[in-house]
Amino acid sequence: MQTARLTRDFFDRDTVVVARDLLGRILVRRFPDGTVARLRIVETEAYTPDGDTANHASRGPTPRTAPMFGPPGHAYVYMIYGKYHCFNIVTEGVGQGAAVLIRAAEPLEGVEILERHRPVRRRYDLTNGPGKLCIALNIDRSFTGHDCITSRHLWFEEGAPIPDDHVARTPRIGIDYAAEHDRLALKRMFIKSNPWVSK
DNA sequence: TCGCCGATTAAA
DNA sequence: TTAATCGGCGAA
Repeated sequence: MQTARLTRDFFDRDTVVVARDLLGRILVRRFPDGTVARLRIVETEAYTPDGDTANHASRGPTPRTAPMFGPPGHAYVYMIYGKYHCFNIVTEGVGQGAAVLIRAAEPLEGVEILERHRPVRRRYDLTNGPGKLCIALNIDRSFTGHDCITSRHLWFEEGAPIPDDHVARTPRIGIDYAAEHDRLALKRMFIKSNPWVSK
């Protein structure tokens, strides 16, 4: 089911607030052949501009992280471990260097379209992790800097917000390199008991 | 230019 | 528990 698109104002807010508010929202991908997939966002992580040593942008802009310092609502996509991609949406104002990582989503429409990019044994393995999500959505670095507010290829819709008592917060995954304060920060959030959350 | 290492994943 | 795999980034 289609709902209104999220506007730039949605992303032009505190990054933790955006990460929390993105739960239950809809990520929409229109593929080059015109087919459309809709997925409910179930897991996110906030990478904040306040000296967060887990944040790629924490040491200032580089060629790779430049989109994070641009306008909110644009994609920041990077390659990880030489094999996978991670999709982030830029938050807060120009020059801040912040984004939300989309870690997992529940397919609602176009499941068969997602499976054609990533055949899978168990249904929950399709999009329950940031690398797997990008494979299913066919997102790579060509999307970095892409404006997801005006896009006809990749955008967000309102969906339905999740009540507080259904939201869990934990430390973020895979950031052992970060300072203890940042390792412990509860900046990963997900929908409780949702089977599509990463394992 | 050199060398290290990662916001992950699947296999052992 | 560990290998895969390569581009980004800091150091020289």
